[in-house]
Amino acid sequence: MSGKNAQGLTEQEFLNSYNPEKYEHPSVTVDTLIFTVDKSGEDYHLQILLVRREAHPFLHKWAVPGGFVGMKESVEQAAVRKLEEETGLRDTYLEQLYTWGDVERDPRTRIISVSYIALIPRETLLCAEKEGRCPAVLTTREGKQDMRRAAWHHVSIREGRLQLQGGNGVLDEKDLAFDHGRMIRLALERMKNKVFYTDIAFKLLPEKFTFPELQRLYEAILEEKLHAPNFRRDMKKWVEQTDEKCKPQKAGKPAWYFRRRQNEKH
Amino acid sequence: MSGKNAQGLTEQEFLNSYNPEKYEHPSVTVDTLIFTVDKSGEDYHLQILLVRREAHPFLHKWAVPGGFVGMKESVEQAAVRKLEEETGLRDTYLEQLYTWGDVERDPRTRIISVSYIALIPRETLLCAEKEGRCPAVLTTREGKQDMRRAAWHHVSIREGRLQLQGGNGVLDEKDLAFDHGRMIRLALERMKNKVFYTDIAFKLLPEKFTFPELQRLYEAILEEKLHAPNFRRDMKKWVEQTDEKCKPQKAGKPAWYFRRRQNEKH
DNA sequence: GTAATAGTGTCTCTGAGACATTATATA
DNA sequence: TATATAATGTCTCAGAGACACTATTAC
Repeated sequence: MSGKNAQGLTEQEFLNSYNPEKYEHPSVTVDTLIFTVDKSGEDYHLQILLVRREAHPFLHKWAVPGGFVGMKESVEQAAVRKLEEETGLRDTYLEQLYTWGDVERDPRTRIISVSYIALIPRETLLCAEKEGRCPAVLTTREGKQDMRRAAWHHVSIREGRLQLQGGNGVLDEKDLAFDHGRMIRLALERMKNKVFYTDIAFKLLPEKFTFPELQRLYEAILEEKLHAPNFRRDMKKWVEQTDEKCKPQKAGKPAWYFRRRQNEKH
Repeated sequence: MSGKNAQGLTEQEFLNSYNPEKYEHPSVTVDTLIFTVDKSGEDYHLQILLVRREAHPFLHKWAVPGGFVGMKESVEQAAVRKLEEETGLRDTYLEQLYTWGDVERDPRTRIISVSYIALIPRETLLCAEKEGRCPAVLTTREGKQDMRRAAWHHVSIREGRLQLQGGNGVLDEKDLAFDHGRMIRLALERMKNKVFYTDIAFKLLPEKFTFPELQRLYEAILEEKLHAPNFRRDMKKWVEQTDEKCKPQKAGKPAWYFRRRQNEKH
């Protein structure tokens, strides 16, 4: 392709003459919805990492961690970078969610945001935290009000409304900055839809896991109870048994550890 | 919320001091994949509107119609605007597909593209064309090579490869500009996945349609044949019969017209 | 032993897939 | 009447959902 265009320029001449500064551009950010699973308690719960804003606009409201996309990084690389800044982790599962482009979504200036979902096993976060690589710590001192910048919040939909529960009590959509409430609701919706026909649930578990663990995770994502025998039957396509058992916490039969199947049967 | 932030500014003071021109920004475009359905011939075929590039880069290659997002329009509004420029139509079905953010995807400068899928019934396009509102005409003189800027192309996946067929013969992915081949493949994939659990197929049909029409459309989207009795049984949930019949083209029993059900049963 | 949790066997009923048949138009 | 296309009836089999049951640990 060394043809000339309508103005009689070659490709190189054209590239040199092209001036991207002629037009005013919007800013582009990434917002990364970082999820993990809380395994304390009888039932599991999804948790999302939120940061308290210490600047206008939406001063003191909570937001999904995000930042500007640099000129020399892809949008996805920017999401990976933000994720590492917040959690100290690379190589985690990351999926593009949606791009938010309303003119007035940020009162400062025109900002378009590409949102991503990140899924991290709790064990991975605890490990990073122990090594001091994770700024957003999981362990909270009971009773003491949580004044940290970044904090994990239980997230659920109660009677159609978004509900967030962190160290500072219960929040809802109006306590969130920008359009981040809609973002979180869309992410939860997406995960519910995808959990049965993709392997996203496994991105929240360590390599080895028991069937009860897996089922409770599905129940946390779907926000409904499942029938254990049918769940096992259906999941047998996706997982294979190892030769290890776990130690029961209280009493009861120890569960076998399973792992994700390599050669995707079915 | 009239608190002061870390620098002791109110929200209004902060907004005034905020200067978005400090950083260099990427450009943001929309690319709109405009689909319709070709009903000539025994089987139906999906068609996509492509434009021939008359400028560098990718001079003379084909591309999905797109353009810059203005500062005073939402990203979705920009997609609607581009769609109207190409087809003369508003109020058509539009769905965000994916945001493409690789640094090198455009050799000129950093451009992030938000892609959309638009679905338009052929009858709507023909109507707009008859009234002279549609720049991208559908009717082609047989035999004559097609030198128009915008042209419709049959689109399919043959042995895993994208294949496009327009007035100028057969194209494949390497005849397309930028990452538009990947875009089109993702769009076809998405439509195949969504056709059975959403109502996207109906966005390509007029208000009234026959069962054979509907089935051929599904077959065009899925690129596989379906079993007529089972297809009717399954679709009865979505459609309701009218009291009109169509006139058979050649011979045979006339088909009933159906319409989309209002109160979504199931 | 009892309590508690993990895991299995199997019955029923719905729904998908395939085939045979009936219905209604044109030529 | 022959032919072409539209539409239906129904058989079979696989899989989802529910239930009762067995298994293995701690105490």
